[in-house]
Amino acid sequence: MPKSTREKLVSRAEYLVRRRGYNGFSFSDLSEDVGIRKASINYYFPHKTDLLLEMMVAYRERFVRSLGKFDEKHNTARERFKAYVAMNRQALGGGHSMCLYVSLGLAVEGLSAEVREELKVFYAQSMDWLQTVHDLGRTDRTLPSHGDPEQWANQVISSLQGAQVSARVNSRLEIFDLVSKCLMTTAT
Amino acid sequence: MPKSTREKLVSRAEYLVRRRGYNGFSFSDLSEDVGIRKASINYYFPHKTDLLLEMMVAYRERFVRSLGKFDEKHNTARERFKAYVAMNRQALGGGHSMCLYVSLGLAVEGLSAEVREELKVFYAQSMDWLQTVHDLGRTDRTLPSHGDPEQWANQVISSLQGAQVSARVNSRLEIFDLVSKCLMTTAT
DNA sequence: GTCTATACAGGGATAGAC
DNA sequence: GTCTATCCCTGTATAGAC
Repeated sequence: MPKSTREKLVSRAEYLVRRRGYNGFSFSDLSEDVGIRKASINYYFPHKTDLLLEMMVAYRERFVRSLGKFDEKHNTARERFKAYVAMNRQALGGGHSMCLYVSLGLAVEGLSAEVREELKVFYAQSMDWLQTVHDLGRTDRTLPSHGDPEQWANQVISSLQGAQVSARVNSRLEIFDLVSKCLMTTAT
Repeated sequence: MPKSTREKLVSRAEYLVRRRGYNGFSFSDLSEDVGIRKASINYYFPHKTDLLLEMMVAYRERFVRSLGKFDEKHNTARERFKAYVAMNRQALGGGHSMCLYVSLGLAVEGLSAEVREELKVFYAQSMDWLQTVHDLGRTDRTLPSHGDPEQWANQVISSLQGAQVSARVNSRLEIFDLVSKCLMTTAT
């Protein structure tokens, strides 16, 4: 399926943000990547923020859709959780990029209220899903027993986010694996 | 002790970077803060990178000095670790800022090789100290027993870094506390 | 839809006076 | 050391032709 120019813009921009941050990319960079004049981008996205917001929503929807697929494919809490970790690891892109929402988490100051709201929505949806995994884990006993679901979910998200940063800073992907392995074997 | 202009520049710049990221602040902002014309900044720091590097080194040295003090003040591994967590929490600055090296870690792409090297040094020194705490904890049994020191240290750093991002994104400092509490009670 | 041309602001950096 | 003045570049955004 051939991508429309709009889709190309969103997907390339996403890549750039995940690599260099929101302030670290420009319409110039993007225009080179997509093969269109930079002024033409404004036809689709009058303001840079418009592009950001559309990109965030698309990313989140894709993300949530994946979570749904994990539930379909895997029956145990352990397998579902492993799939979640694997997705996070994939977001690392071999050490060159990171999860969009981690990247934006830094720049949070100086982003519009709308964008900040989107960030919270993403976080909340991840939390929700993780808590259902936690519940299942309590039943099927495929994950180490944990106390508070909310606490566990926060711990998971924070660890994986931080592990992405650590791995990238040190150019050592193993760090991510080391940290995520802890989450599978640890009881709270 | 009255701060020199140079010191003021470094400390205000540090604050701005921790709040908005490296690309998110300019000499203009800084000049307003310090009360000096922006061109005058170039007298001290010909290039923006010079300022960044000096700020990083100063931050790291201060950081390491604090670790030394923790060792002097506290005898148990638990107390030392608690002091470390408290320092990280303080870096959050009530939710408006974050640890300098977390902020820069997110923007790592697009920073100079020199700066990236500094980031690794900081990480390495934190790792070293945490591993000595781990060793002590194995002896004095004031921390839950853990397996590999390196794994534990990585887990600690990643969790605390990620917790800073999570707390800030959601404007909820409790998230940091929730996550850090896990680290005190968890056995790997 | 995509282009060229252009406006306008801001950022980093330099020159030279005081 | 700090200032004013200025340069050049980049970034966002608009206008209007094709």
